[in-house]
Amino acid sequence: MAGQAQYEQYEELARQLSALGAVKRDLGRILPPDCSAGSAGVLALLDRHGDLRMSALSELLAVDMSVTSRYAAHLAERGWLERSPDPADKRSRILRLTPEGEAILLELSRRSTDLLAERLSDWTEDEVGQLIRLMARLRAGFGDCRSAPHRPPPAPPVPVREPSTRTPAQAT
Amino acid sequence: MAGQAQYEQYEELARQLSALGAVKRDLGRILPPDCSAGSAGVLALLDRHGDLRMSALSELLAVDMSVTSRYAAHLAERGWLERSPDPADKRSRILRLTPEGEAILLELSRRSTDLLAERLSDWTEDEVGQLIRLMARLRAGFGDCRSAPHRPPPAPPVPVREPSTRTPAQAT
DNA sequence: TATTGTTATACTCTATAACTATA
DNA sequence: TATAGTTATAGAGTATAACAATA
Repeated sequence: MAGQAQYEQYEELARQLSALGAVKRDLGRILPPDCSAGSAGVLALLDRHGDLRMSALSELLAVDMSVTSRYAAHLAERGWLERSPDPADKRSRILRLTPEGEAILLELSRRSTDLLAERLSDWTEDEVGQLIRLMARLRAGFGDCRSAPHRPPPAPPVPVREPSTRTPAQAT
Repeated sequence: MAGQAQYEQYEELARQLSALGAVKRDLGRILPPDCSAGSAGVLALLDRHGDLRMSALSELLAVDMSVTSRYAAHLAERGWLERSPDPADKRSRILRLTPEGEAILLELSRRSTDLLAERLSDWTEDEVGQLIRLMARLRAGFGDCRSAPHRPPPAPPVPVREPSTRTPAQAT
């Protein structure tokens, strides 16, 4: 039973979530023009998890595979990763960081880390860790966008947002 | 002196920050078509802080005033807020929620709260509070986008992203 | 001259739909 | 028929620049 305090807490959480966008944008500003935050995320995940398939990468990034696909193409064009066919399933492709990709990632990480070290200079390691854990848990609580909702909403009085992007069939 | 552990922590923080976008989008999906997450944020802040000027609202939202201006116009069109001239400074406008605005906000809040209550059912109130506090502190550590950087970066080897949106003068 | 707010424009991130190839 | 991935497109969110009105 959510009381008034709980209610206000949720409101505040929602707002902080929105406002966090400013932090993300700040972080993005220090990146080079041909490696945006999205691309950098792909490189970082490949470095951490080793070779990955598109689908696995999408899940880690928490975005649709179409988004991942575009980032991967962008990075492959620049020689920062390779997409080799998966011998076990010819529909799949395995993504792997190239040495050049590792090099650029190193530079990107240095910059992000420098910025974070500056802005978080008064945080203890424990506090940073706590924030990370709580954010990860929050994220886990929300299913990814494609999966069925946890429970069908019970006929809301105000019309729920319709699927707002209807891509019309391409007239060929 | 940032050690290896610290370095990895910062990397992880950056990634969690990106992945949190999925939570925001999830939250946005339950909103009605003519009141997006951004507009809802304006309503919520006006409700919480009372009447506000554009500039104050922008700061609370952590976005540029031009963005706030568009949301305000959108909401005013729908009769959810009023923009009255500030008697003390005729350049300014005071934003105030209308009764209709309060009504729609109530509905929006109910939906967000329901969703959060469902997804955070296994969180204690204290844990939610902790996350909020840490996020607020993180955000505070990052100045808003318009202010001068805390320290000029020392000639980075890879070119820093140039101002990428050059709006050409409108040829009239 | 500096500041408050508005508008036009451009760019990033993202999802949806349609499609191809393979399972 | 179902799944992995690609591409085209639409839309939300945002910043920059130029402008108008006022301080």
